[in-house]
Amino acid sequence: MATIRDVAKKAGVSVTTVSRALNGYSDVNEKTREKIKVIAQELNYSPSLLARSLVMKKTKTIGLLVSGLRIEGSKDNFTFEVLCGVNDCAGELGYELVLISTDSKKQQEKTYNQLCKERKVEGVILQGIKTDDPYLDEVLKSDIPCILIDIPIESDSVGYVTTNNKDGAQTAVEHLLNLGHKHIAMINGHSQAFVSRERLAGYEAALMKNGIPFNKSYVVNGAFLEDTAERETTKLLKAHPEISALFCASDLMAMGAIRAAKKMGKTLPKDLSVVGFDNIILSAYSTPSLSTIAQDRYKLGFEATKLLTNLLEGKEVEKNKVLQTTFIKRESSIENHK
Amino acid sequence: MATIRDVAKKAGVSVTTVSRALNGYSDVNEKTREKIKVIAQELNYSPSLLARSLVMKKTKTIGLLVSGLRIEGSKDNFTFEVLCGVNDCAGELGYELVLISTDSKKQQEKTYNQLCKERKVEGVILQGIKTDDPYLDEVLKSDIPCILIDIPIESDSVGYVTTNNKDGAQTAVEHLLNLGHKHIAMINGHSQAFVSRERLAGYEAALMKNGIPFNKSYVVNGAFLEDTAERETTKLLKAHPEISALFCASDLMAMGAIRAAKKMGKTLPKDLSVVGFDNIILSAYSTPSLSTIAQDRYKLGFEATKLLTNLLEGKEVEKNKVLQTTFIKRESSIENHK
DNA sequence: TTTATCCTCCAAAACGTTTTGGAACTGATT
DNA sequence: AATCAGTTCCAAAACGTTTTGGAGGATAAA
Repeated sequence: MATIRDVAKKAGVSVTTVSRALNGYSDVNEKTREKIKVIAQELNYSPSLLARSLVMKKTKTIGLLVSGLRIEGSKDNFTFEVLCGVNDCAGELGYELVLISTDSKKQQEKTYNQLCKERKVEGVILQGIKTDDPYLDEVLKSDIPCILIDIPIESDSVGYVTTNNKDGAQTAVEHLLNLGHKHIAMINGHSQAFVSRERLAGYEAALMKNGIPFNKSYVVNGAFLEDTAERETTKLLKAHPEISALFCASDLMAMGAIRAAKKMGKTLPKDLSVVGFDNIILSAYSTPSLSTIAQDRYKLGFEATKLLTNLLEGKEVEKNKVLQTTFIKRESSIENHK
Repeated sequence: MATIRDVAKKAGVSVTTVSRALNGYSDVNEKTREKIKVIAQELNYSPSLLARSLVMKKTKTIGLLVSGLRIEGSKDNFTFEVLCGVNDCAGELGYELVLISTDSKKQQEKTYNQLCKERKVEGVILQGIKTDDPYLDEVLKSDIPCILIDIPIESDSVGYVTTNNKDGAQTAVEHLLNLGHKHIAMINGHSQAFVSRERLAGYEAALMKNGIPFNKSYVVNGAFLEDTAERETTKLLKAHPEISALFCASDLMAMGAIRAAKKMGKTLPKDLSVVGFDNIILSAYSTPSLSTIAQDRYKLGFEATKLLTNLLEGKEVEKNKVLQTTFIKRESSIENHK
């Protein structure tokens, strides 16, 4: 592996000159510069980013820290699509991307700070972390710039990107109300997620706006899991046969809910309308296809990266961004027939 | 950020001693070691991997180089699941993972060697590259250890991981034959993928074994794309109404094929049996659910990482691994009724 | 007493860059 | 002739580690 010294020797100049020539400084004669460039090419020289980073104290590297990177994520593709967005934006801006994944076991070994400093990342995008995760405190205390995905907390070095979950949920529920549904239940996610609270707020707001009292027993916790949602839906529908429509805080839970209803002998969407949240791939292919609130996961990652690099480069701009959702009407929601 | 020097000063010892104490060398008194450890903790010291890598000439970093990391990949999740496997294995073995994605534009700017050397990766796992990609030549010429996914080429510094595609395809087609189908067509992927050739070979082998002549016009190119597969299937079924079963070289293409058949007014699986390849998430949820040959993408990534680290650590072991497939029977394949 | 052996520790070199603060020269201006 | 300005170059320091080769002292063996 050719070093800058090899180039310098062969070109008959000093190391300094090679460095300055290759980095486009003006205090080197154009002839010399050309000669150096040619020789660098010949020797197949490319500077060691390690050495450069060491002296410049800049690595131009950001980390995507995901808590619980597991294959189960294939089902909703949240992480993957965020990753694509981060990767594209980082690429455009000339940043490297390292993937850092943690789980509770790893967290006991290394603190957030250690993890980041060791891996020499300048900033971090955090995804998939629950609100009661001890890492969250560390992040807020740390001075490493960080963008949180779906956790609206802001500080000097911390910003966030999220979706307008309340609006989205409200749209979904109002859609069902407009179809004439009076008894609309909600399968929510677990409470360690901000989005659950927001989506619940949207559900409540839609009911309130339409003069329908909020019924606590109409909201169950599906933990963002398909199976849990299926179980909870079964219980729910048995306890409250009057329910004619379901708003699910995620499409995946909607899949579970649909399965539960089918197993109870219901015909969908005639006996039960369902609206989900996310617009995952499955939603378009399932039977009935699922009406849902689409959120742009790719953009979530892309915008997070933009914000992070702004932070890193000391630009004085907003440290948060809230994306809008889109309602997608499919087969699973129709007029109330009860 | 505390450096080793700060620790040394505070502990009243030399930098050398701190280094050796923290790295578990035996030539340091246990008392001193403890004291140093305590002080390191107090100062929140963690060694700079940059500096360490520079002097040790080891970065303990591997790269996952994916060609065409795009959000469309959500549909089959190939890349994501491979990534999960790579990430888990790398984590276990103490390697860092950096994600490198290229496209034709980037490839013109940087050679493979530059890309890898700059990013200081010791080895690379290559996924999603076509057999006619110019990068492939570079990889083979380069001396950077590399594991190819789904391209069976081996050299001193190159190994591969793949699935037994021929076997899998043969199983699929034999399944259809056993169901009494005589006219079985194949929607294959593009020819710039080794897996296409292998799966075609499996298709031919199954026919041959059962004394059925190979009919060239029964094999069309769906390019691994849902839409292309749909178009090609429409043409195919119109030209050959006798066809009663389809073997698709990917589940995604099977989705396209099924859509084509439905649009032509066929009832599935009664009028047409379909078997896919991959076992993507969608297959279990579509109507009819798709019989398919499952391949373990997670394991593909995991094993690739194992092989790569073996290569890096100079272990004398096999440089390739071929995984077996599993047949999954679902609703889309039934007895021939024609 | 001398020699050998351990046990602890350390100074200095090395890794491959960038940056700082001038040096050496040329040509133009006083 | 002396000064100045501009151009082109360079030696050395710095970044934060690990490793090498040995120093110094204590203890044991001869």
